Order: sequence, then C-alpha cells, then structure tokens
Amino acid sequence: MKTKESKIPEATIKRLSTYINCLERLGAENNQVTSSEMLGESCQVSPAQIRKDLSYFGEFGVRGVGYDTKKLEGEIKDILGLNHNWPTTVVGVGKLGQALLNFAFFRKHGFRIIAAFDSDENKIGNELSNGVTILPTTEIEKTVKNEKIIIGIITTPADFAQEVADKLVAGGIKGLLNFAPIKVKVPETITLRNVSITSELDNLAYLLTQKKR
Amino acid sequence: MKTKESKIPEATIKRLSTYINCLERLGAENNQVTSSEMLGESCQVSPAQIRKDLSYFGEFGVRGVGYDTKKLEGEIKDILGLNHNWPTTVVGVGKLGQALLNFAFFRKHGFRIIAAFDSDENKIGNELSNGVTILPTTEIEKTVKNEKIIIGIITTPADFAQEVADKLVAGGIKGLLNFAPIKVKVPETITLRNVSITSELDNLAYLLTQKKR
DNA sequence: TCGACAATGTGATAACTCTCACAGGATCGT
DNA sequence: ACGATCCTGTGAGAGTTATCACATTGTCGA
Repeated sequence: MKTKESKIPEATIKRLSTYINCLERLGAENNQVTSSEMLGESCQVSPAQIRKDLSYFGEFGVRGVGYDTKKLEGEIKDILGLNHNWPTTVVGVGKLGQALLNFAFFRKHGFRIIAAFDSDENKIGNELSNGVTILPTTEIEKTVKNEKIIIGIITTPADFAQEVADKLVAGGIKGLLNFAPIKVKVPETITLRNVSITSELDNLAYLLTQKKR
Repeated sequence: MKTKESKIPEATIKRLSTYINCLERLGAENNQVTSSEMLGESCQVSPAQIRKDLSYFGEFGVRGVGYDTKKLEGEIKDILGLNHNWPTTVVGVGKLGQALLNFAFFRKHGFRIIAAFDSDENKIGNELSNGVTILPTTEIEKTVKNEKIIIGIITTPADFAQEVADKLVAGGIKGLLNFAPIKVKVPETITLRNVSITSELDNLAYLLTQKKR
C-alpha cells in the first residue's frame, strides 16, 4: 500500500466506506470484476471520483479490465484500518447504545467491545448479548487503564457526555466517537469524532423547507 | 428572512444545526448576548466562519455588540425550518428505531411521529411510549397516503431498506432519512438523506490507523 | 455631541475538492 | 504479432468552500 503523503480529503474517506458496502453487494451478486462505472452506478458516485479516490492510495485496478471485486474490498479495508481489533467500550447503554452493541457489523469494522458502562442502577450488572457485563460509570477510568481500551463510544445524554469523555481520557483512551448532541472537548492527542444525528434531522427539515418555496 | 438565492454550502447547514445546540447552552448559562468569538469557542468553529454562515441568510447581529442569544437561536430555527410539525413515520422499530422514537429532541426538530411500522409479528400491535401503535409493513403505503405523512425514517436492516423506501414513495412521501447501511434509490422528486453510522466507525478507524504510523 | 472602541458583515484571496479529457497499458480476436 | 478496444490513472482546469483583513456601524462614556 503506497500511501502518498499528500493530504487526503475527508470526503474521500467517507466514500471509501460506502465503496466497501457496494463491493460486498456486487461480490455477492457474482461480479468477480467491477469497473469504476459499475461501482459508481451501485453507490451513486461518479466513476471519475472513484478512480481519483483510489488513486490517493495506489493503483488497484487493471487498465482495460477493472477491479477484482474481492481484492479491492480487501485493499480498502486495509486502507481504512478495518482489519484491526481495537478494544472498545460503549458508555451509555440506552437504546442508541444497545443499537450499536447489536450491530453485527461492529466486529467487521475493526472494533471489539470489551466493556460497557451506565449510571443506571437497574442496568448495572446486566449482561449484554455478547457476554459483557454493564459496569457503573465510576469504574470507567480504572477499567480503561487495566483493559487497555483504545476506543470509547459515547451514547449518553448530552449532559453527561463531557464528563464521560474526561473519564475516558483520564483512563488513557486513544479515540472517541461521540453520539451525544454536544461537541465534547478533549486534548489534541485524542482522535475525536462528534457524530450529530440531530443535525441530519435538521438537514432534512431544511431541504424540505426549501422545496416548499 | 432574506434568503439570498446563491447556493448555500451543505457544510453551512450542518453547522447551523450545531450553532443551535451551542446557543441553547449559552442561553442557559445566562449569556443574553453572544459574540461570534464566544459562539465559536463554544462549538469549535472559527468566528469568521460563523459570521460567513449567517451572512448567507441575512444580518442578525449588532456591530460592536454581538448577537441576541435567544433571538439568534430562533432565527436559525426558522432558517432550518424546525418550526414545522412534519407528520413523520419510523419504519423498523429495532433498537435504533426505538432510540430515535425516544429522542426528546424529536419534536423540537420539527417532526411529529404519527406512525411506526415493523415486520416482526411480536412487535406489531405494541404501543410506543408516545401512544403510537406499531403496524405491519404491509400497511405502509395505505397509511402514508391516508395520514398524509410527509417524512419517512428508515431504520431497518440493509436488506429491507430499498423495499421499504419503495413503499413509502408509493404512499406519497416527500422526504426520507435512511439509516440503513445501504444507499437507497428514489425518484428525483423525493428529498433523500442517507445517513451512514458505520462510515463514522470506519472514519475513526482510519484516523487511528494513520496516527499509529 | 463626539470620539474611542468593539464586533459584525463582506469582498478578495487562498485552499480545497471535484470534473473532465485523454494518455497509458492490458486484453482479445484475427 | 498486431491492431482494435477497453477501462484505469492522472494532470489540468473548473468549481466550491474557508480564511483573512478591514470597512462599517452601532454603543457607551465623557
């Protein structure tokens, strides 16, 4: 994998993720070879865009032919780093937390859930379907440290998100994915992504409002 | 509200949504007036970016002073169209669907849930906390038509997403928010947003992989 | 009333991202 | 063995988005 050190657009990374989904589907439909046009059709991206995106990382196709579907899927997974097994924890076992914990894809995306936390007395001690026991949030720092957890996923209400993030950071977490509708602040050294589901709702509302005019 | 007809960046719309969150917080902390610098600090956006974003829609501040916190919050909500009450349905009452249905913010963002569907026999007939009864997916088209539902939220597994989208469209839906990890296709006239939660996981994995190097 | 000050609003500029068109290189049939 | 064909990889250019610097305008105190 030849990673050219020029900066790669974030949009490219986002699209790579969708390419994997489409390649899986195309592969399942017995397309051993895929062209950028076919893939573009499948995931609604222009063929040129796909080729450009891939060109940031190397040459994966064969001119005049196309891409080996399975192989390309593997290459992209390598690029994104989905072949890891990051020790991960979920804080906040509400409905959203449970939704994530149930995602069959979780492991496929390189994460291994080895702990879960909640502040609700009624949930503490319960066992999740994957065998993990829910611990109280007071144990976060200690557990992250002892279990060498790398990634924290925050699915608490907004009011607790910052406080939880602080505890995770204190425990030595490396990456954070925050689903609470508030931007948490962490030291520069932590890799952070704030995911705003409500902003997707807002965005749809905006588009619809525009259309009415 | 003076909507200049020049095209507005999608990124701007995304940020407007976060500005609301931050303004709510700042307002709750007794900041009657907010400067672009203060707001920028709060939501981690540059002051210039904030002023530029707002300038697409009009002039909301007072030079030398700043913005009236409450008033700006209201203005942005108007811009995004959060003061509607779009009749909305959720299809797929799994954990993710339930998470969305429980969001206190739902109404605040201009959506009113008036129907929910699932294909699971055990869920059909159950009543949600907001009083809505879960209907079988075979009823989608009829219900959307009769209840004049405008917005559909898809939280089914990937395999059913397209089929559900087709039914919603057949019923006359105007907007779709798809959380299933597959891009659904709908006619041009439908406002569609595909939200990919897994791509956020992938993105974090990528960033962490990069950092290791 | 006037001047010092503060923070907005915005044109100009820089940075970034996408699109286009075609050269490069592999395959296939004759 | 060679030409026709096909699809990739990519530089150049167009288009989009963010940043900067400052002119503009309202406030407040003397």
